[in-house]
Amino acid sequence: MAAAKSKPNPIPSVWARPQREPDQPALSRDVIVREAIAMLDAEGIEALSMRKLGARLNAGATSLYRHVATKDELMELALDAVAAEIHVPPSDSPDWRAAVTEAAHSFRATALRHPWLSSVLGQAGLAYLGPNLMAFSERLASLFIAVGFPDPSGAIDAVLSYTIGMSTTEAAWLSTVARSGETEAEFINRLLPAAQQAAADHDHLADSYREAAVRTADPVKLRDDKFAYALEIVLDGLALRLPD
Amino acid sequence: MAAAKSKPNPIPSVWARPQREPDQPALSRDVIVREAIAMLDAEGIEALSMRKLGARLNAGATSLYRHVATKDELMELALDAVAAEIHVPPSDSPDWRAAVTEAAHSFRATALRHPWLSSVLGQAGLAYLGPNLMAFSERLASLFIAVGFPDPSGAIDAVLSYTIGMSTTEAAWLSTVARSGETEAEFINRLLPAAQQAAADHDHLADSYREAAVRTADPVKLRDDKFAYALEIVLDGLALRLPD
DNA sequence: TTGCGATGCGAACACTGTACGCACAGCGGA
DNA sequence: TCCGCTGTGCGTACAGTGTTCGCATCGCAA
Repeated sequence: MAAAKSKPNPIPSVWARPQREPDQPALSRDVIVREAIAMLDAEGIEALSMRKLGARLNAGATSLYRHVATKDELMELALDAVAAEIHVPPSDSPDWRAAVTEAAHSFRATALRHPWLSSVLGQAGLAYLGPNLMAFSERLASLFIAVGFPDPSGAIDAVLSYTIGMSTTEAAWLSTVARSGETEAEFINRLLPAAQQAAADHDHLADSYREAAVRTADPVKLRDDKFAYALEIVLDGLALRLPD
Repeated sequence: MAAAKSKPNPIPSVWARPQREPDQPALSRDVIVREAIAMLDAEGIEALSMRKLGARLNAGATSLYRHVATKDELMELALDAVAAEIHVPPSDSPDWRAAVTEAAHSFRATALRHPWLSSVLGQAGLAYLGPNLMAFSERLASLFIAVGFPDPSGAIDAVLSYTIGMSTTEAAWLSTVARSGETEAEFINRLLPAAQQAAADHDHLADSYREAAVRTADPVKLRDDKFAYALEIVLDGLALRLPD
């Protein structure tokens, strides 16, 4: 007889009243954002609805609106919360290439851990900066300034845009793979025949697909290597801009 | 008495029957996609609904499903249709830097002309390639191969990812500006005070905002220059990989 | 003329984000 | 002890969404 948590209770009796058992540590902006992120990670961006999120918190959907103005705002909060996971080495790092490389890899890792992030970035962009995104930008800026680039913002544009572009493309790919319910290798093998046929009269594309067909063994490492390799290209371009 | 286009007509009389005036060249996948793109360009991605699109075509919402399996598929078709606008110079271009630069600028211009594109890219990615996207990839590949890069796919990754990252970020920014109903300069000036206050204890960010406050005169040119500058960095990195 | 496959569409379903207003908890002051 | 106030939860409702289903109607082939 312990239950009867939140059923509608038309009987005006004090004894039947729900008594509001504090099963959750109450509702707050923080737990809402945290649980939203958990849901986004687990089920993807289109699976998140205010009602489902409320249910997960043992609350009604509209209760969330006491702590969050709108769903878009919630997404911005989630974006900023996740931005805290990106690690940027301190500006006095001895090896600037290693430092920038680590920052880029950390960004990518975060984007792949939360593939919905690329969708949010595509819509909201980096216009409204939350505290964590600001801190990220600041650390990145101080790193590039400390290195001594003559035009730090241009340098940041190059490496950050490359990182964003590569990461969001990968994240979108991983999302489609996840929606299929297969492993990445399975998904590739199922898609390759169609892709090869579609690329029949595109010589170079057909070549690259043929090549890809061979290396389906470890797609994760392949993506890692691709990212690292092209990042080196960008860093080489940066190095040329460095004085002396 | 010419009107009475598509009102419900309960009278079972031959003379009152609508007669199906062919005001539109009928419904077809092509006109649906074309009109969807027009709507996306004019009112943004969240303003497009199947019902509104149907209404624009003097058709019911559900009629569209005879030509398009789902809204997601429609978005993929729109993405591919728009990809046809990207211009990639022929592979026998004398100046490879100029050729790649033109391709990148054309990509960016297309992305900025259709800002919803960045949202679609963030969700669908480049996984399922339509014919136009395939042709784009093929032309890009043949260009890089003709130049003689030892690892063309790595080179493509570098410049294309940079271009995608920069363009989608800009497009997202332009979308937020458009939603505000203001010009870009107005929007910046309205936002700057808040941004500067929020960046109070981030020295380098505060600096860059102070700098930005001065140059609100021609934001378009400023973005153009930023894109071109960081692209040069990437191209410099590429040039190092070129034999002899 | 008959039949058939393709096309349009109204109604309906299961959802969505969110506004509104009521119910109640805790609390500071009378 | 009672009052009112403020902050929180939530049931209901509204306008809208993507999509399915089955029926009506069309042009065309037999």
